[in-house]
Amino acid sequence: MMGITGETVRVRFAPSPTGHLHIGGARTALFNWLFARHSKGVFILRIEDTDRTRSTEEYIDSILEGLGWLKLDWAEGPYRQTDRYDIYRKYADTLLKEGKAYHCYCTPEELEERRREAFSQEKSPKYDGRCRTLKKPPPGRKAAVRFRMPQEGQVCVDDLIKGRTVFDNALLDDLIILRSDGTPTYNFTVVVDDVDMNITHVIRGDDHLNNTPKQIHIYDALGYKIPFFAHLPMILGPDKTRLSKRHGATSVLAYKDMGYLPDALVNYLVRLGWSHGDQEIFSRDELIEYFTLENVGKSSAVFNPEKLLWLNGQYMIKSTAGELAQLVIPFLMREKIISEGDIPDKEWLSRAVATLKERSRTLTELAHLLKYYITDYVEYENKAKEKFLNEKNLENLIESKRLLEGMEAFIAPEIEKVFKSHIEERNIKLGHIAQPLRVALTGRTESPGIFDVIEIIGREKVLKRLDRAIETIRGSAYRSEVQREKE
RNA sequence: GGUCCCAUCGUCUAGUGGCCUAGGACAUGGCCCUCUCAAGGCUAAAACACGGGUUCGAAUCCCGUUGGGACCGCCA
Repeated sequence: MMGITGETVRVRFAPSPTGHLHIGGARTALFNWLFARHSKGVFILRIEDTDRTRSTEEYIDSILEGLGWLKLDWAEGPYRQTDRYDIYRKYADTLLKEGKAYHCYCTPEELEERRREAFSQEKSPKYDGRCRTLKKPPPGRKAAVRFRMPQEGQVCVDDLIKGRTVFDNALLDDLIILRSDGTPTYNFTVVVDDVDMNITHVIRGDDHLNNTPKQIHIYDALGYKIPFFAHLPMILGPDKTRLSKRHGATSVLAYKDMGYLPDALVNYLVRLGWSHGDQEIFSRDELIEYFTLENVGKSSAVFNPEKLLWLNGQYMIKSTAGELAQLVIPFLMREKIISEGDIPDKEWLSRAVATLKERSRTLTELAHLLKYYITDYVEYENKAKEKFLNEKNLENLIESKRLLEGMEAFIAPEIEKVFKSHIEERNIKLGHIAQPLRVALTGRTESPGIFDVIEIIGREKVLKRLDRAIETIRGSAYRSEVQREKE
């Protein structure tokens, strides 16, 4: 399919590697990716690493890894702006030659001083243009190159999301396009690259909306057609300021480590600012099919970890036990529940996971629950032990053990049959038997259905755990006996 | 200080002048299911920031007010 102009849609995600891929960046990437996929266009990755002091290789790797984890693949790139200095210089030279840019000899210190001055007088900190008309360079200074902004008239930004916004040219700054060391700056490189890479739609955060009029003038000066712009609203923290590290985990890979599923994160992120009627859960294909910029909202959205957790739980339920069993292994190792040389049987693990996946909202939670199926030594939760592993339930547990010992097939339906007829005979409720048993086997008062638990833990371990529970009761009974005698 | 953006339940949102007594989802409370916990089902409470217009009719269009946010770098 073609874009509105009839050409193939080309969009880009252009992160600067000065940090990990964060939630906001990931959503920008996602919307670009979705837009490209929806319109059968091309998604390009470009690394904006012109800030040499803050950009690192580690961050580039981390961003790539984050995008890979979210399965946002790119058709071109990653391009690197630091590989493209020649191109920017060439364009800058042209502008200089045509008088559309000029040398500026003010030092960063001087500019900083003037800016502070302007702020303290509550005036606009705009560059005063003193080098605009300079006849000859002052001696002993290195020049930066500034873009000559038009000083009168207006520019319109026709934004696909925000609509039309009009800016007065008089308020626009003569921005620096080449630093005094000859390296290019952001507002210049974006335009040159977007032109050079034939970007048709610039989809980015609305923190760039104010940059757009300046960039439009650079397009004009370069003699190029301006692309479509779509400025996405910001993602906010609970205090309604732009989401940042102080709001907690913002790195995409941190969510991976916390046991979130990439599809769930993607689904959550897309619903921040975009909707399709009342639908909450979307497959990738549905997203691609339904996604349009018209349905992107104008207002910023507060990031809500609770809803993400819920969504992740939904994706856990939707995943197959086999998939989850595979995914949970690294978490089991990290939590020291298993070791590298002792990975549980895949089929067994899948059965165990099947009983737990609707009880865990993340892979981390799943790993923790899996612990009582795997471990050799169950830890009793204090309250659970007090309430159920006591003399009152001693006979009860001995009875359960007897029942289980006599069992031929150690599978849930058989176990259930035996226990059900047992409680019928005695005219007691299942809970009466199940709860002490549950604590004896898992150490806690909540778990999947008791018959499944018994089957999965398996005959040998079940009987051992029952023995230990019985011993525990007897032991503490003995202890309290001794205690009484002492008194 | 200047410029710009934004405004529906606590949060994400539906809503494109009459289908709105404002719908869905998360979170919260209650009930059902039930061996516990989940999951699931039902249910309750919860919002059109305010003020003016326009119109037969406004959450929806216009203006203003208020509130919030972003940007104003030889950062991106």
